[in-house]
Amino acid sequence: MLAISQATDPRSGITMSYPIAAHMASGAGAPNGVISAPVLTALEARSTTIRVERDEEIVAQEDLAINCYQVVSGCVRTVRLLEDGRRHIGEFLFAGDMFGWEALDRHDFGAEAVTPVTLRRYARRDLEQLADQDRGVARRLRELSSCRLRSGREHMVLLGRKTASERIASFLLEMAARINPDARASIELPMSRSDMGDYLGLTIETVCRRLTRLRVDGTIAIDGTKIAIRDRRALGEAGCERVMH
Amino acid sequence: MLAISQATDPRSGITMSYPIAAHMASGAGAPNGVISAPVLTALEARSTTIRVERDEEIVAQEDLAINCYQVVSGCVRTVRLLEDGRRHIGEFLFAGDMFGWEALDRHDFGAEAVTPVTLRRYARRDLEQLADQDRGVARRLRELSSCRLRSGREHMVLLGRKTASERIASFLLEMAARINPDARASIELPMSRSDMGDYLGLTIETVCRRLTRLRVDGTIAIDGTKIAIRDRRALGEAGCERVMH
DNA sequence: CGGACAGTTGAGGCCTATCAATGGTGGTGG
DNA sequence: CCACCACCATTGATAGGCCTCAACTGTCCG
Repeated sequence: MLAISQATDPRSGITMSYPIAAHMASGAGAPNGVISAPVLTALEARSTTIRVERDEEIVAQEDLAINCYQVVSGCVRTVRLLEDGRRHIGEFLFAGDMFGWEALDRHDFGAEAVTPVTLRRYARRDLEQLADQDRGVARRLRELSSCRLRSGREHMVLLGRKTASERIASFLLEMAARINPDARASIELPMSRSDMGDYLGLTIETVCRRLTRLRVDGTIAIDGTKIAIRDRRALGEAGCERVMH
Repeated sequence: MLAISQATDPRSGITMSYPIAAHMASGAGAPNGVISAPVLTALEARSTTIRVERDEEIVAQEDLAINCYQVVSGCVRTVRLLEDGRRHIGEFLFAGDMFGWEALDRHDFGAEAVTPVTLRRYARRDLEQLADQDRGVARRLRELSSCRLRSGREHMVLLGRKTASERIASFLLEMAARINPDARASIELPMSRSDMGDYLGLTIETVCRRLTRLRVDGTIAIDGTKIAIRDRRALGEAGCERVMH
């Protein structure tokens, strides 16, 4: 197993693992990756770190898919706009998440910074080449695909069959799990109500109303952008969460 | 490029390509695959052809993901059931489509036969092994993942932001493109109204009403399970379809 | 201080779900 | 052969959930 290189972000001071290296060497059910360090190092050498301000575009919908990205810090949303202005948000991405590598010739969704964001940019062909050279990387990419497909399907069930209350509850649990797996702590939601609505297939007003409902019920506590889960059990039931065997 | 082996289904008499071979050797933007014929042949040798009757289960939700499948003929639906009986259909799969290979340890959706179905069953580990041995196969799998992710996202926009009319219109165009790309011909929809509803996040009644609306408007013609698209332009506009550049 | 903007809350309307009834079709058994 | 049943599709009536429009608050910032 490759040792994960560490680095410290000069801005945030947060210590983090090197992007691709971290992804390729770790992973939940990752098969023991036989990844050659030199190859990874070469990829990292050809990558660029970029900074994107809040609400700025990272890739435009329909852009030629030359590059892919990994979030180093901050939060990113993937966005699809319909002709008449309706908006849908595909995913929220956080530190460690990658996007754009799974595109065909063009990016089907745009990507924008929800907060100020630091990104690492790679040429997709470099990543492809790496996958060709190293079966461990190829496996990890397959596994990443599977994860994205799975969470995408989960979200489809939410959009297709869940009520507003259930969507909000599921969303809060999802964010809690991703932002701060520590059950006790309150989470800082980086996105606006509008973003939440466009992710959940709801309007801002409905998002607000359901949140206040949960608040008055004592299930959550709201303080500006911070939300604390007071009754995780109630939230789980409200969200129709499945128990995995 | 590997020549695609041909075979004739003893039941339907339809000539078709060998499953995996076809997938691995073809594909829209497929990089010129360097796939060794012997490896593919070995995989095919270890596969099984099975027959499943209408409405029978192929894989159960939460099943251990030992096998994956390719549809040889017929139509398959992937299904997720919520505790209270609400149902969501993830995808409809037709001849040539594969499913189950992208699972993690368990299948997150079940799979059922919409029509009587012929399937080819492969051990996932065999396919994984093939991908490890042959970078062309690995590439093709990545490409397949990308396609599934893309169509999944498209469907999320439908579920999150489109009206009932738009969903029906999009659905008809999608099915027309998959079942019979020939614009003129009428298409035979293999699935029930209930299936359509659970795929589109609607009820049977709404599906019916929107279909009859399209019929009286002269946009489509309905004859039992057969539907003919009379005005493709109107359907495209009704469905909010994007024009790809 | 005023404007812009996100968030919240209220009032009312529309779209879709729900409940219900009918028609059509295929399968079954008398 | 036909009565009967089960099931799917369709259509109607009604209800309810979410959207739309609108007003108000609080905060940030020039």
